[in-house]
Amino acid sequence: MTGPRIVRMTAPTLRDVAQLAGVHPATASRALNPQTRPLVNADTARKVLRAAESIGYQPNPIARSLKTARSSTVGLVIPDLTNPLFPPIVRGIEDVLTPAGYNAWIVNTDNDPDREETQVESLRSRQVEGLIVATAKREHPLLVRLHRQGIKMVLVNRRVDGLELPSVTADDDAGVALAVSHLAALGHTRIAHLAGPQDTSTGVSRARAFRHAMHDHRLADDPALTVECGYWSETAGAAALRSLLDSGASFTAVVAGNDLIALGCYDVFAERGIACPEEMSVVGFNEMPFLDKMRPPLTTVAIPHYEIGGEAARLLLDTLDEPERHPRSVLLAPSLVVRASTGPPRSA
Amino acid sequence: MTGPRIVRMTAPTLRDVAQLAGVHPATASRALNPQTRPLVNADTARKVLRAAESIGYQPNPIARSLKTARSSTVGLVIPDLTNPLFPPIVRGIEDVLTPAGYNAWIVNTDNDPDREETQVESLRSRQVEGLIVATAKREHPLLVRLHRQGIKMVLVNRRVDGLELPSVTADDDAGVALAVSHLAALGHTRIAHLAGPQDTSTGVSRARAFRHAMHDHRLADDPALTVECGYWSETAGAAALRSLLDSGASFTAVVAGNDLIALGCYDVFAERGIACPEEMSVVGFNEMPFLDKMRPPLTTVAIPHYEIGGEAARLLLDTLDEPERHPRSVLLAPSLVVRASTGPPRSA
DNA sequence: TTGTAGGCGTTATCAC
DNA sequence: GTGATAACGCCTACAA
Repeated sequence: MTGPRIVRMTAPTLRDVAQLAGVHPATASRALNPQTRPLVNADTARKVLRAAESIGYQPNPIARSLKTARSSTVGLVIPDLTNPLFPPIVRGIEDVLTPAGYNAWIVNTDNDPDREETQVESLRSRQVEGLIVATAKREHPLLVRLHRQGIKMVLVNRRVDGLELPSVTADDDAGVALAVSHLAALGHTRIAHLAGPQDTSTGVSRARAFRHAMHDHRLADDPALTVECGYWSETAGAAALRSLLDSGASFTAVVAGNDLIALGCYDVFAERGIACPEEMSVVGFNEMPFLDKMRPPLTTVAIPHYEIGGEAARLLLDTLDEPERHPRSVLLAPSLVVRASTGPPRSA
Repeated sequence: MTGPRIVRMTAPTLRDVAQLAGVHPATASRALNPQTRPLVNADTARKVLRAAESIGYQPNPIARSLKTARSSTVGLVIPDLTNPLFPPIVRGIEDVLTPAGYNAWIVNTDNDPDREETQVESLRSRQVEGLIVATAKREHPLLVRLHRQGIKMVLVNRRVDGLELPSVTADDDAGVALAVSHLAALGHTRIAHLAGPQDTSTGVSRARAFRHAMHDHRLADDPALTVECGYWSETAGAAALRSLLDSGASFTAVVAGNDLIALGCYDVFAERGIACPEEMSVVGFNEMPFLDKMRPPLTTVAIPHYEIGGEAARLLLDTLDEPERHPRSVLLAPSLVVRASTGPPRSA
């Protein structure tokens, strides 16, 4: 027979635990925290833990944050969650942070510096212990300032000129080399590059890698065959390809700065009745989801998104643990996924 | 000539503002809070605001939360961010919450009830003021319990049996009717349905809508032509279609529970050399990104994801403002996007 | 209209 | 090893 159950509306606090265990709240606090548990008598600790268990005590992270000025939380600054590149990175980050007892706050910036500043401010006011930043531009005053202020940061996919920050990126050199080798092996000699925005390190490094790769294959690196896209987007990719075609330049293959830019090419192919890969081959970069079901399935350079996220989280945790450690950067190896958007040039 | 700048390392607090303005912290607090500002002399208020501005004072949300047991934060419970359905919904939510002064905490559950419970617990301990839940199953003990405990919630895309909660969903009836009408108009009479999981309200309502629509078109609603997929995924869709084909049933078109299930059909078409749409038409549901570039471009029922998110956020804000208000639910109108995965049956 | 005082739940620093 | 006390930054009765 069960007696009347008193149900309290507010969550149990440390005092409740202490009272139930017959100890002072300070002792209960020490017993509950693995760090300080050695300071307290083993029996007492057991008693406290049992009491906590019995009433379902959960420490209040807000009170803890207020006291410790820490939060077990890190901020994730990304341009736009709807870009399919980011969700797997986010998952990789979370899957490393969670077991380590950390949580991630995700914010979107829409590539708007003002919005970025507000969002970062809001993260800071929530006492995030560090930032994982995917929005870095080569010139990035905000990040420079944050770094000066001692904010712990890790960059993903991008880097900032002159800023020694830990970063995790794909090996762009190797990736672009794979793409160019593949096209060269198919017999292409006139290859164009639709470069990503040159205010991002990734845009620059892939463009540089493209020049080097062309040179390595003893192919003409015609400046007229490289066009910069204003954004990492389909529309920007389409616009860039249109301008290249309109310029009258002759080429039989395109190395796109990323998959979205490559997909923008598909739109232009449809507009102008260009057959891919018969008349024009395209290689993307990133291996975003569902490329295998595209028309045609897109050949692309695959990078390990999930691992990029995981590595970034690990680097940040390292930085939090050992603030003085010299910044490491991680380069992850890409691989080429050959599909049907590339083939031999028509007049090979 | 600029004098020496004193840089304080810790963020300015209310005391700093008060001191600078020459008032008591309580007065500063009242002046800073629009709610209580009328209580304080207009001149004093101005002085305080100016002081706050000058030292870049930002209230500490953690201290505020501890005091008020509120957080201006809502939790977003989704199964998996890498499902392309969710990012636009998340954006819609954020774009409504942000102007209202709220932030969103996103958590993934991976459809794992244990993980869901932990994540929700962590949200609650952070004093989130409400939850937007995209993981609802028809039977969902956790949500029932949270509702009993008075947690404010809004459901997106899904509903829970017997639980009167505000929800935002696409009008599944209308959507499926559009799909079936389209196929019927093309001349299809034997139409199959690859239903979503029947433990989700969406899976059930689309399956029911399918039966109704077939009936409305005086087409045979053969139970053998409906197969349930275990998950809303490509692999589950592929498996379901394989089993249907292997059963020897005859049909010329498929209404898929969602786009992923439809894309799973593409895999089977490739495996078995089935031409789409010549031998088999397929309609998806959701209009996820990049369907226009698929092979073949997928005909689908478009639902306004971004608006779904926005509506959900509005419903939650309403609930927070007026807790006693009767739960409303919002049904958003879908539209049909006809592409190349549907055509007349071969032997029409 | 403004100031005073107390406390939200936790932890760090003292004593004992 | 444990208890007392104060403080993190803010808000809000209550008093003046």
